[in-house]
Amino acid sequence: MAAGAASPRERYRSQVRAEIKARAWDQIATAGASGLSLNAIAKELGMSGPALYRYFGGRDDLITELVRDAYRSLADTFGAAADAGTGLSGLARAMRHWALEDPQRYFLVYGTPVPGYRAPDDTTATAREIMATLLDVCAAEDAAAPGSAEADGPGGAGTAPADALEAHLADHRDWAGDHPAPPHVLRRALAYWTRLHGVLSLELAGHFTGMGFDPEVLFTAECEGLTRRG
Amino acid sequence: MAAGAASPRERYRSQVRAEIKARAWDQIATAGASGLSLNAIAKELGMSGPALYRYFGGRDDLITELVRDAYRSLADTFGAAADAGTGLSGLARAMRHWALEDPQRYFLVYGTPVPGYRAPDDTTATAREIMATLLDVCAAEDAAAPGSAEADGPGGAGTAPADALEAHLADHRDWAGDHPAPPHVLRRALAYWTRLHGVLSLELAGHFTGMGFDPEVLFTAECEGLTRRG
DNA sequence: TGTACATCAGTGAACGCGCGTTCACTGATGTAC
DNA sequence: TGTACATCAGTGAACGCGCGTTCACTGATGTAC
Repeated sequence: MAAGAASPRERYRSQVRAEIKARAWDQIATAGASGLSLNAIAKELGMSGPALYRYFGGRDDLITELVRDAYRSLADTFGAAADAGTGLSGLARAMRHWALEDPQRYFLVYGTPVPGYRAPDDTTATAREIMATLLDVCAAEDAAAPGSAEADGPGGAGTAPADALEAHLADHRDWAGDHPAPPHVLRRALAYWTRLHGVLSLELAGHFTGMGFDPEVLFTAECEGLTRRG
Repeated sequence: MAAGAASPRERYRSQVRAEIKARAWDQIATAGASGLSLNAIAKELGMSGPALYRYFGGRDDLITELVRDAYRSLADTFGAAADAGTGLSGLARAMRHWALEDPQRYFLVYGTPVPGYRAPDDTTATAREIMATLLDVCAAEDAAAPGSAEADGPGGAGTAPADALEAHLADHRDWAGDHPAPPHVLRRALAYWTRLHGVLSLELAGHFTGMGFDPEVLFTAECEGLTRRG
């Protein structure tokens, strides 16, 4: 039970598992998630078909684990960016870099859902972790330079909802867990999140190619619009 | 050559073609685009496999035509909304309705691109038509209530770029065709476009389910943020 | 140190499946005289 | 109006393919005495 002391066999196992996953990612990058084939992976690894069943329950299990890893990797990237103290724009740059690094990994998480497939349950926890990080950074930035105090009533610290959305969010904050962020911070976090995905998903899907402008300029402008007064 | 005078055979042909496409859409809605099967469609239509080759060159041709139709349908929806004179928010509502009506149709156009597949060339023309409509409405709205004149220099009508993005767009406006919109209108159109997709794509992919709030409230708030001062 | 046994990675053959696509053919529908 | 011919929708059999997955088995690696 000595945790961490992996037997040689265990070492080997996890090594092969990693290699299988690496090949799976290659394949997803080449042919998309729907083109992932166990046999093809096995062939590329020099082993033959059924061997993979020693390492994964089957095709679905493998995909599920890739999805899990993708979520985890984004959460870690976000966490590191938050720790770096580069603020919201740091988060945005990290996310953009993460997405461009491997578009198909982005799409595996945020792309077209396969009607039958359901993501593993623990990914929702990771998704919430990501939102929590975003909320933290939003709250910190807001504390440093309190913004959006535009339409506040005489309520003081700006915790009163300023419009319909903020009012709605004040009443529906399940996703924020027990985060104490005031409505306008909730709002900013959500807006940041969706705008970021708006530019990224269109860019990665190639809908800006041939339009002439640089998506990155649009991306940073959209982000700045929410940091310096949104 | 008498245009419009379709022979009975031609009538029948286009009727069957339409039925095939309808079944194809059903199948896409159920199993996604990658799960579309010619044989399955034929079976559902009560005819057997190879018969479909009388109507389409093959699976790829069929998908291509579905993509074309999806683009066309969005362009028409946009055009109608613009003609209705309900402004930018009318466009947004139309788009949202179009997307919710058949999420898989939305994803066929804006979802995860299949690495190998390339959309038919004429869809780019339709895409430009959509952007043109958006630009028209943006320009009209701007003319009615000139906004975003925030950081304008003494240049008068607000045609000078106000920031890095507007400057960049002023120099890279291929996508706008010969539309005379000033930079800040180009900017607003693009931002509107990406924000709209940001909320929609996340919502349709199910990333808001379980978060507690109503995506529609977020959607309309994001849109309003760009009409009443952005 | 050496032997007996258990664990487990990997193989190869086989199963059934559904796919896209081709081909030669039948039979009905339309056209020309 | 009737006959001869062309057009064309749809069939059924067949092709080859790659897929996920199962099963019984071999052979190497580790463990226990």
